[in-house]
Amino acid sequence: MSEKIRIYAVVGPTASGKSALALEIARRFGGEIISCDSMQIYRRMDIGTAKPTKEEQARIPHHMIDVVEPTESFSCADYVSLADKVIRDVHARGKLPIICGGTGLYLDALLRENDFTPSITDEALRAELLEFARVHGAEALHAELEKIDPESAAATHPNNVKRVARAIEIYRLSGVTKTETDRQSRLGGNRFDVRAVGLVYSHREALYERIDKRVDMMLEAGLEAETRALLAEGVFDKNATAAQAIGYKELLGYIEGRESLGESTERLKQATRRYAKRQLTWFSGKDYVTPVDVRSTETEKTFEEIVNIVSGLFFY
RNA sequence: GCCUCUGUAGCUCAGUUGGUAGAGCAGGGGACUGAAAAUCCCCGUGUCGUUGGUUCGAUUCCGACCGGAGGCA
Repeated sequence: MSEKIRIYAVVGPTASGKSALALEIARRFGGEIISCDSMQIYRRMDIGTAKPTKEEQARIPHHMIDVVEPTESFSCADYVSLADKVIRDVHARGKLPIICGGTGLYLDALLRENDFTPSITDEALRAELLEFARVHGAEALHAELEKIDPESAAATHPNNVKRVARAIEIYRLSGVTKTETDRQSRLGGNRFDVRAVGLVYSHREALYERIDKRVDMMLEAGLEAETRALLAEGVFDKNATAAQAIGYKELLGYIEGRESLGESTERLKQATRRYAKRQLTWFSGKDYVTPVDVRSTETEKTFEEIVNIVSGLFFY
């Protein structure tokens, strides 16, 4: 086993300025960007996911964007196997792999070296378990998990039906409990030698202002038309993962005449703010991430300052 | 100018037959191992508009004042 590949990562909440930062770092130091975003994966979802523009993608190579159709299913596991190949390729060509994105789970999974879990998912079984919960109640499903994996059951709230179902699914398909599966995967080290910075806004309001502004810009850029196009494709019919993307499902209320554009816009902004908060929580708990406070109550760092700080953290 | 209603959490409001108050929303905190932009859990102190009075005690009753809404002129 040779030495681990050094990779760099810029993470943070939505609208925090990750993309511009990663782009500049890549430009200065000869890098290529590997997106770590569960929604930019999908083609034709450009405006709503704040995908890098064609010009930006022309300046610096971007990867893990436009990988699948919005109606296709895509999982964290798919991301890891594809991104792993890309990173090795970028490295082999003498460029720096720079991860940029806000999907914490994907990044965690990518960085974890050993994943003993065989490929185990079963859509039909999932649907069956969810149906069971719907008919007999969340508590009943949780009781099932209690029987096979008490530790996992204790760690998962009964109302979190998705997680309870997933834990049962793992056991039914592999014969190994989720608790044991997770324990195994934790034994491994890191797949890469990562240096990561996490953009944070200790002055939360400033981030919220950026979010509001960006949503307005998305609407001006044609978010409604993009949503209508996805609707026409049938993305919202079969509960595709892509249909969960913030931006489109909120606008559906307006498009289908259930509420005004103003109401939809307000809900969209709110959903984005809440998402940003969840991202901040996720990354604040990761020891591999070095936080960089872009905007505290007292001071706001300029883009130049941030670039310099991050350059220092990455390449001293 | 007069009359009526009204002023309680960031917002909309409830409430206390006088013992300093609670819902929804907003917001905050957290969890997260192959659906994750998803899913789930926890969190309610605020000069009860200001100021006098009555009272052991006032956000609650009374007066004045200030702000808001409506009505009559």
